[in-house]
Amino acid sequence: MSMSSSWEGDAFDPECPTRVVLDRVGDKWTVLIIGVLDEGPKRFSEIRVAIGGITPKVLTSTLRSLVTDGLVTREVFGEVPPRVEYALTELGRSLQGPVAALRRWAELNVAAISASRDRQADAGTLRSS
Amino acid sequence: MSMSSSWEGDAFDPECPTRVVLDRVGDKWTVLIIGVLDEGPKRFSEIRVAIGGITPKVLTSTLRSLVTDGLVTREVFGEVPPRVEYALTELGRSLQGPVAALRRWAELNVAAISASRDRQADAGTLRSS
DNA sequence: CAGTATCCTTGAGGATACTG
DNA sequence: CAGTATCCTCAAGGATACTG
Repeated sequence: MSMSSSWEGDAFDPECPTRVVLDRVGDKWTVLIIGVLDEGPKRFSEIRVAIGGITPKVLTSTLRSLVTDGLVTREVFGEVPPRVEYALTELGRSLQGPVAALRRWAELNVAAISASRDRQADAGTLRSS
Repeated sequence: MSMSSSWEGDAFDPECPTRVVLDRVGDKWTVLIIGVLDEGPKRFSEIRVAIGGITPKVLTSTLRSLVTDGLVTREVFGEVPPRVEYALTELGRSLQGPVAALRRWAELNVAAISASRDRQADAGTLRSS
């Protein structure tokens, strides 16, 4: 079907699958994995150490989802020891911009947010005096 | 401390609070709420209907988090019936760009992703023949 | 190396009903 | 109108150990 790529979703429609896409993209690890793969194809372990704090089980399942969604490819090389490489598809690369912006924003504003949280915590504490 | 706003996080450091920020931003409703509030201050119910599919309890808690993080303000007007308005702070507005890009990406690519998922499902089915 | 296999906890989020 | 109050579930994700 040549028309399939022209359809657009509406994130504000509860029935629209765009919500699901947003959920996947916004999950705990996707942003990081996409970021790592932007450097080029990477092996399972490379991704693992680059990210840090992710267990193999979770990395596997997240990677699987990304492959299912067509954002990442998985290529197995028939070697010993085994070698598997993950790489961004074109669709995955197109997500790179938005996701990098988000990551960047988080890095730039983490201090302001932490400060705000601390302030709120203080306010809560002070209410008792 | 005048230096506090110049500190930058590193999303790839497991110890960095940037991870937490990313989690909050990437949660199921934040992207939508920020989007609605971009149009200007909104009342609780306005946000509710604009988004659709969110229960009052969840909206309340998400809004609270956004206020705590300094992304949104909550203003109560001493009226009857009660009136409460939520609005983006400057920090919240600065998140608008990245978040809109992400929402836009999701809307544009939801079709491609759905197609990829269906294809994978087919492949799984066909394996048994 | 690249995963699997288990077990388990936690809390996000939903359903529903009620209130100042 | 703008929330609270309860109850509930379900699955994401973590800890740990094992394998082709």
